[in-house]
Amino acid sequence: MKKTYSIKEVATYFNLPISTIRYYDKKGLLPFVSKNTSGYRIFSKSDFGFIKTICCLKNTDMPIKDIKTYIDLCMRGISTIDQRKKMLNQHKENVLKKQRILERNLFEIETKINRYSSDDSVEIIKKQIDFVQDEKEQLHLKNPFILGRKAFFWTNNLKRSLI
Amino acid sequence: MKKTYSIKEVATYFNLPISTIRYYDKKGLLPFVSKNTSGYRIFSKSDFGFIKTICCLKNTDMPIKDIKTYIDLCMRGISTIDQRKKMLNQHKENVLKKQRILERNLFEIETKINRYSSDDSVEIIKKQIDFVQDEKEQLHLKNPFILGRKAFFWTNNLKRSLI
DNA sequence: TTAAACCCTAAACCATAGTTCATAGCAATA
DNA sequence: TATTGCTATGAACTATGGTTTAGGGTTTAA
Repeated sequence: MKKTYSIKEVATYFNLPISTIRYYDKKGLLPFVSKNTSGYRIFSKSDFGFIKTICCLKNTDMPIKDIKTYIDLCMRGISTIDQRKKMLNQHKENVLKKQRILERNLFEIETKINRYSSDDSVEIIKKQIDFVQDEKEQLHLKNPFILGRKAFFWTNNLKRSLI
Repeated sequence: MKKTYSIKEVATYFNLPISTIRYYDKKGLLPFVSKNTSGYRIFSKSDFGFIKTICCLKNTDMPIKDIKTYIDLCMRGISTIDQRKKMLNQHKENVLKKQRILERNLFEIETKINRYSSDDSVEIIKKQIDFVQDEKEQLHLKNPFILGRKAFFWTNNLKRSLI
């Protein structure tokens, strides 16, 4: 009835390497975990709740140090509710910011993918390359493309003859 | 008319430390940047386009190595369009996955915030603590809370007397 | 009771993404 | 032409988040 869990069971449950759990413990993230007389970690069911919270914060990129701070607040009982709330609200803002950054940049990536997928992707890219090469030439800067102008046109002609 | 830009101007434009730009160059992310006879990096306007792409990939957590791979593909011209598209599609999947993870976990965080914000947050947390303490006691494991049972009840009474 | 499977710690090691420092060369301006 | 402010490199250093290894104890099941 009164079941406890080994580090391996916890690792399996949370799909984490055992070494990571030991590392978290060393960093002070698991002050709630008991040890038996031989020094083995003994996890109880309620520890899973704490660890789930740790994973949640980790999944949203909270640094280990801040997670420790949060867990330490939790261990101090009801008197820290306000501080915990403040921490989570700040963290929520960080996550929202990250979401906006991902959203914006994902849109750019999709734009590129569409360009690469379009029927005239080759013509589009050729024009881009031409533009860069023209500019670099005017400024007397080296042509950054592996195939220089000549080779590029040669590829161009080859492509035509292949059609 | 034919304007070029110093590393400082680029750094300012992209809001990046100069050291980071040098670091990216060392890692091979900036093969398109020229140097003058004194070894100074000379950026052209079209370089800004490449760097914007680098920032876009960095903002979505693509590793430096992979960004280098992508940029190298770009420098090889139209023959690599398919590979580039594949890379970006894979990356897009990664970003979508990250978005889902953030979404899920943000929801959990908001749930916690709401709990901490509710009128009976103190009662809720007290019950949580009680549950953990009961379980730990039954399993003969140490009480992980800083204030033990007695101290907790004392706090409890104190709280009541304060009302 | 013994082998296989587990668990422990400490310390070294690794990858990633930069930053800082020492030293020195170039550029613009007064 | 001298000072100030840029620029360069290489090497060392930092921080983060782990993983690996060495050496050794514990548990379990046949």
